[in-house]
Amino acid sequence: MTQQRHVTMHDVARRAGVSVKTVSNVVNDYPFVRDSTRAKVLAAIDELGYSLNMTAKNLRQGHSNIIGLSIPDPRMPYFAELSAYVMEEARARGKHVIFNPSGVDRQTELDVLHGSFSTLTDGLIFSPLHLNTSDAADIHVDYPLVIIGEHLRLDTYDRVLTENTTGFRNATARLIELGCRRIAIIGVHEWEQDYGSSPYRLKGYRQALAAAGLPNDPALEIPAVIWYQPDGADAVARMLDGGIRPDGIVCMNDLLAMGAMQELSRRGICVPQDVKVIGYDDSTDSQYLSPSLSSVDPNLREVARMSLELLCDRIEGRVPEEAGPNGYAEVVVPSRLVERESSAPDSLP
Amino acid sequence: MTQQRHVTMHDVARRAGVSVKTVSNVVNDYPFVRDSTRAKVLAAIDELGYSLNMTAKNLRQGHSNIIGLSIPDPRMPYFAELSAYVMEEARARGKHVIFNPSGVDRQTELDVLHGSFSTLTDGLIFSPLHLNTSDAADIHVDYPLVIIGEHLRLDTYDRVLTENTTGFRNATARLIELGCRRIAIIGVHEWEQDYGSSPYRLKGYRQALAAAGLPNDPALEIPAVIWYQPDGADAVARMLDGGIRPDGIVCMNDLLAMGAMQELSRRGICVPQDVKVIGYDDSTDSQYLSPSLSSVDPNLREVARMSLELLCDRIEGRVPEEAGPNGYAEVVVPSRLVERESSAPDSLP
DNA sequence: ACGCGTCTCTCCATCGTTGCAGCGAGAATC
DNA sequence: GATTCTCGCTGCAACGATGGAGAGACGCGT
Repeated sequence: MTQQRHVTMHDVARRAGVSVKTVSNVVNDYPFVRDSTRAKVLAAIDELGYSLNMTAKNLRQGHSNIIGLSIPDPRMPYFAELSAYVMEEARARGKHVIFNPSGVDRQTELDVLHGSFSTLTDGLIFSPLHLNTSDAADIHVDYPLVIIGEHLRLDTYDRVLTENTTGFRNATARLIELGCRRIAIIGVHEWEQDYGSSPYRLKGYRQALAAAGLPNDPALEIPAVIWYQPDGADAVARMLDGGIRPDGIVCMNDLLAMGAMQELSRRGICVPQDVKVIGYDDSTDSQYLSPSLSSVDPNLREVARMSLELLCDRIEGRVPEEAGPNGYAEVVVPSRLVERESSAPDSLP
Repeated sequence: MTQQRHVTMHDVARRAGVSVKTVSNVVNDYPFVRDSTRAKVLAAIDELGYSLNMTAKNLRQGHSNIIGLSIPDPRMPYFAELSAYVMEEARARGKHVIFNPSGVDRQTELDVLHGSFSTLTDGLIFSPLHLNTSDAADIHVDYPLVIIGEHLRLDTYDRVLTENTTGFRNATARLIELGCRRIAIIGVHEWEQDYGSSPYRLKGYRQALAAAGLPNDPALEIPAVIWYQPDGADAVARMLDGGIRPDGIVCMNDLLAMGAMQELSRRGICVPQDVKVIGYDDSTDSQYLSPSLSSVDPNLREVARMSLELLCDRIEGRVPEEAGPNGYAEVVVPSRLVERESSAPDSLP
């Protein structure tokens, strides 16, 4: 394996008998290049197998057309879908995406924000999990940044939020409408007060209960620290073992709901006859579970689109039209309840 | 929004009263810097909020510590998991990962390989879907490249394969052992002969039938062009509508299996009593389906680890120890059948 | 013939960093 | 006391590209 030195514009220029700048002009489609010259240059490029060194170009131009995307875990369907949409949208705008999973811990998230990683990109779309509003003092960022989610409610950056409270109010209200009277909620984070999506979803749940005049029973608010399938199964097990027997369950995400439904099924409890279940995320899986899972669709495609739009505005030096009086945007993307078998109405007896 | 010029080493140097090179030395932990000098520099860095410009560093050093990862679709659990592992492994080696979804079409995959994207990275881990061995002539790449999967069987690059044939032979053999006699396989690509994972999996299936002396019925080999859930549901529908009634089904991936099981359930066919089902990928979902899905675990963690190991060897100019006589490695990662409810043995009558 | 504008191309500086050569000062060696 | 060695630091060139200034050629109107 010989040490292969890279072909540069200089080599192409010499081969084609023109200046380096002319090669650059051809590569960048500068219009005032004679056709014959262009042809010579293109031929030389082809013969030498030249390709443009992006690193050099980025350094010279001061930007890279790369945007950073930092999410906790690409294995969670929510984030997998979000990143797929972000990449699609970025491609449409001619930008690359560089990924940085941050899910490990708080320090990793701070590193993503403040490390020299950011000098590689034009801006960052950031969906934090461990950092929260109380960390505001530690967060100083001098590049375009769009924050997704409720963890960091800083009004000095643009943010895109999903309709957590409304989404859960609607889901809970629908269960009530279907006749449920003891509705549990799984995924509560007791230590979070005004950040993270958990309290906002809990708030929607409580609002719906209150609106229907139902009592608010703390025993039905089931904690789950993280939101993977086993945590949902655990939560249901704890709940049932504690003698609590709800007739409806809203889960903070679909993975919790999957785990919950499995545990219910293991105990011979039928969904939706004995308990109706609604999840959150409307992940692709939800329609292929058995029973298929009703879920709140947060509209991630729109979340991705908005995030990119805000970010590109900042990168190009514009103030987004969505910006409020403080100069920063807070966009809330509407969600929508998708009803499937897990919350099907009882058939008439 | 004022135009914010970036703080450079030059600024730090002036502030600290040292040369630019000394700042560089401090930043790069060069040992021969007096403690007092180091302290001055660090203080200046802190005060000015300096951070190292990676683009410049990469240009100067000729490498970036970024590896490219190109997969068809991050929404498929297989690729979501693979990329999660690749990123984990990369982080452990101090490298960043830049993502490039290629799933759209053949041309996009060629662009990934030959576009100037590659000048941003030190090497590429590539899992093609549309390109295949017959495209060999169009593929000339002069940077470190590791190919995952069976589509591109080029012996001029390092490759990591999963144990497709063996995996499917074992899965099928297990169904036979459990008493199945008419076993369907879903996901056949009729146009693929010696590339893509489909024919290799089909081969394993046929081997198992042959070994058991069972006939090979082409009607049981059900095509599915792409491998998402609806395609699995479709395949089952077509099969049953065609009057074919198997007692076992092996699916080329878990998504197909999910769709298949849903369609079976819709038609009142019980898994595993009436039909036993086995998938491929052992995605996290599979254990939370109802019934939980037996699946072949391709060991993606090991696929990711090997890919990175091979790639890093090439980047650092070593020949991998796995390399064969032709100088390139072809590593096959063993898979393992994970049995769950969907292929549970019949209980005694 | 002359000035002027347009087209085509070249040259030089520059982006922010690091490799390399080298220079004093002091310590260690003979 | 002369020589080597190590330490701590500096300055310059270079990585590969692009922006901008401007030079020469050509065509056009007068």
